[in-house]
Amino acid sequence: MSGIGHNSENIAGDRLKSFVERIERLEEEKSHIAEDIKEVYSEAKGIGFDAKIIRKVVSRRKMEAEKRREEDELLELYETKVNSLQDMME
Amino acid sequence: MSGIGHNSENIAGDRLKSFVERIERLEEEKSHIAEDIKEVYSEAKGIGFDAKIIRKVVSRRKMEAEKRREEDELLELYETKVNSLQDMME
Amino acid sequence: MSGIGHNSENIAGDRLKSFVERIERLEEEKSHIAEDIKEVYSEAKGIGFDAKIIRKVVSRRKMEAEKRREEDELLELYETKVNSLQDMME
Amino acid sequence: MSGIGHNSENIAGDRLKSFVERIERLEEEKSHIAEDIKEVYSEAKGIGFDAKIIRKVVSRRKMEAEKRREEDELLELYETKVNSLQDMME
DNA sequence: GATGCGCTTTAAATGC
DNA sequence: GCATTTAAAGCGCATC
Repeated sequence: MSGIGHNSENIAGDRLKSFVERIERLEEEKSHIAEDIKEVYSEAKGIGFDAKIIRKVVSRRKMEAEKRREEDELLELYETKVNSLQDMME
Repeated sequence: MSGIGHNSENIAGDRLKSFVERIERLEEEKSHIAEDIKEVYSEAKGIGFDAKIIRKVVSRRKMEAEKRREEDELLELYETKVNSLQDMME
Repeated sequence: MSGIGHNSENIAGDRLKSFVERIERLEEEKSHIAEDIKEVYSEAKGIGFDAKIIRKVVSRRKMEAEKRREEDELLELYETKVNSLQDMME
Repeated sequence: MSGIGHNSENIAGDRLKSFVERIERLEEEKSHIAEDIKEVYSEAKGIGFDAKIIRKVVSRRKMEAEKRREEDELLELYETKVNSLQDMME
């Protein structure tokens, strides 16, 4: 079960295990939050809201935020190009 | 623009907004954890581990855990049956 | 190798094979189109366009189209609700 | 609104638009084929096949095809080596 | 119980 | 060649 070299041989295994466990802990937290979200939808449903509508509102707001971010990136990209052109003309 | 009934008319809207914001906060937490997980994979990769392998180990352990849970449920089911039989014989 | 019942036993297999082949043909077409898209990006790049910008423009237009569709669905959903309320009051 | 330089200033824009539209057309075709594939799966499901199984068969065949291709490439590589050796000995 | 939809995860492409 | 970003596949849930 143990012998010369045993410890060093398992260092990789130990580190692997450590990574796996850290990931598992985080995955668990993630699952827990996902459940919390479900509960919020359930609660809303319980007082008469249509989950579908809430879902749409949430996704709509998300899309708007993404679009804004996307536009900023595009603008930045254009500016980079313009600067490159200016550099070329100097 | 405002008048009798205005506040009451918006109660639904306020509650909707409240739900939406709670969900958004939770979604944000979830995203954050997802990023943390990615970082762990990156860190592992950084010291020479193949992310793909870690992924396999994690999913394998998850499957084993689920299998065990299912078997426990099955066992529990059997025990319930046995108890029912015992009750019938009393 | 053959005998009574052989043909009927393989009917399911034949149909499965048929489905698989149809899917494979379609997948092939899909891959081909994907390659065509790549070529367009390459061509654009070849005459000095930044593929990244084109990509952004394409995705931006797509998002706008989706947003419009999404809003229509939301509106429709609201209308459904209003109709339900009206039905309740009749 | 228009004047000297106007047309030339927009040539880049026109070409960009042209590329974007070509890509969008191709993307649309691709989406259409993806839908066709889904329909085949639905049809198969409709006569009692499990889509999951078909999916497995398709991916298995794909992997086999790739494997064969890789082996061919390897063989080709060997042949190249052999030819090189022969050339060296002449 | 079947069907469609959304989300998650995995695979691939591109640029640095 | 690696790391980011983007597309596709697969899965699970909610609905009807």
